[in-house]
Amino acid sequence: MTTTPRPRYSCGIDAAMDVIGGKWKVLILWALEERPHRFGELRRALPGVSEKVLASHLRELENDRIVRREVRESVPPQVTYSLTALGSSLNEALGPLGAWGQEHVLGGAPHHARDGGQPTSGRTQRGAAVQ
Amino acid sequence: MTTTPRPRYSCGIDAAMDVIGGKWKVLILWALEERPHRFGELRRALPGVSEKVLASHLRELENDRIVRREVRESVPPQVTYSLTALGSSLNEALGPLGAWGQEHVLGGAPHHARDGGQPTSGRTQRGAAVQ
DNA sequence: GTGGGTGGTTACCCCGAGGTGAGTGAGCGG
DNA sequence: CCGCTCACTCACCTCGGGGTAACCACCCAC
Repeated sequence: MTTTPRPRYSCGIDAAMDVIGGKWKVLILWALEERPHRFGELRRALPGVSEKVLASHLRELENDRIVRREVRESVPPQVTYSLTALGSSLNEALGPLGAWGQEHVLGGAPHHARDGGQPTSGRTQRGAAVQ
Repeated sequence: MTTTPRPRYSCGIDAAMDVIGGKWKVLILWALEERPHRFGELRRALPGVSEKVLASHLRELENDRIVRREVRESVPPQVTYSLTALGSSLNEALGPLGAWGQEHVLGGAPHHARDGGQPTSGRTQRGAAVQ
């Protein structure tokens, strides 16, 4: 996706799905919605993600102008990721979908439209983790 | 997904993504939003989809109570697929995401919030179709 | 009898997303 | 000196989603 020219989409959802299509992308968006995170923080915030995939997802999101990458050239290099305005708008657009999933799949009670249920710590990964 | 017990989701979006995660699911939803379709109609409406995948996606959506499957026991059996109320609500929840993709990825002018741009006939498939 | 359309199922294969583990290079605590 | 942290990159492997094609039973038109 990073280097591939975008295929012709049939609709906006297709296009959006390409942006958030990665396994961890929405989780990344959520974490960054809370506050900016450093790489290692993100890794710890998303138990089960591998560094390779986290890095590549972040690169893709950066290319898509969803996240901002700031490097501080200190001696242990500090890299901070944060949401751009575009990223925030994407997160907002995801709100109804999250609420839908929360309500109709999880059967939970949605408090706001925005939160689909905060990322539960200690999540069981789909097929990932230790395996 | 059909038989697998749902994994523990970390949020509603994850759950929703599992429902619409198939390559053609949103396109199916769109086609059915217009009007109910028969199997062969759907196949023709989604150029590039294989029968196997179309059938499995429909089964999954049926299991998720997104689509309704009605069989008429006539001599060439007629099977009609239509959206349930749950399916319509999912489609609505997808509206903002479609609008976002339309606006920010495709750079198009969104006419309504709902339509992210109707499925353009003669679409170039991602890697599918004749290839 | 042959071909096409109805709505599928089954077996087989391929590719890419994603997981694993190792390497990197400088600093710093023990 | 050892090893941990930071933020990655690279090579390798696995697994499953999706594509291809054959097959099914039944009927109609040619």
